[in-house]
Amino acid sequence: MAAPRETKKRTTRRKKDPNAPKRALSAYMFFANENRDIVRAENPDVTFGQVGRILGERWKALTSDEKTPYEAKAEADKKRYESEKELYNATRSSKEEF
DNA sequence: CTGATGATTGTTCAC
DNA sequence: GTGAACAATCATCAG
Repeated sequence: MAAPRETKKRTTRRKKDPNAPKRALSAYMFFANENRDIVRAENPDVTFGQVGRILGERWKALTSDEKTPYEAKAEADKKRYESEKELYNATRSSKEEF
């Protein structure tokens, strides 16, 4: 046990880095992007209490194959973050902030 | 090298 | 504007 999935205290995290190279999105983020309108379309009655929950269930309901398209995006998104990281490395290494 | 950590990402819903 | 479940992430740092 090292990183207990504590589903709490999140959002608006504080930034400790100069240009904070915000990570990258997550497969779930991409998946949710597609599910948000799909799941909700099939469950127009359910609200976050249900949809949000069902969403996660469906997410896993899929298989690595179904997640593949989402993971693929997550992977690409990571590269996006890479760009930040790069500048982040430059700025943070720089004494002067330009 | 390895392990542990933290920070972040996006959705929906409501007040 | 925020938080909260839902999930992934995964880069970074440190000794």
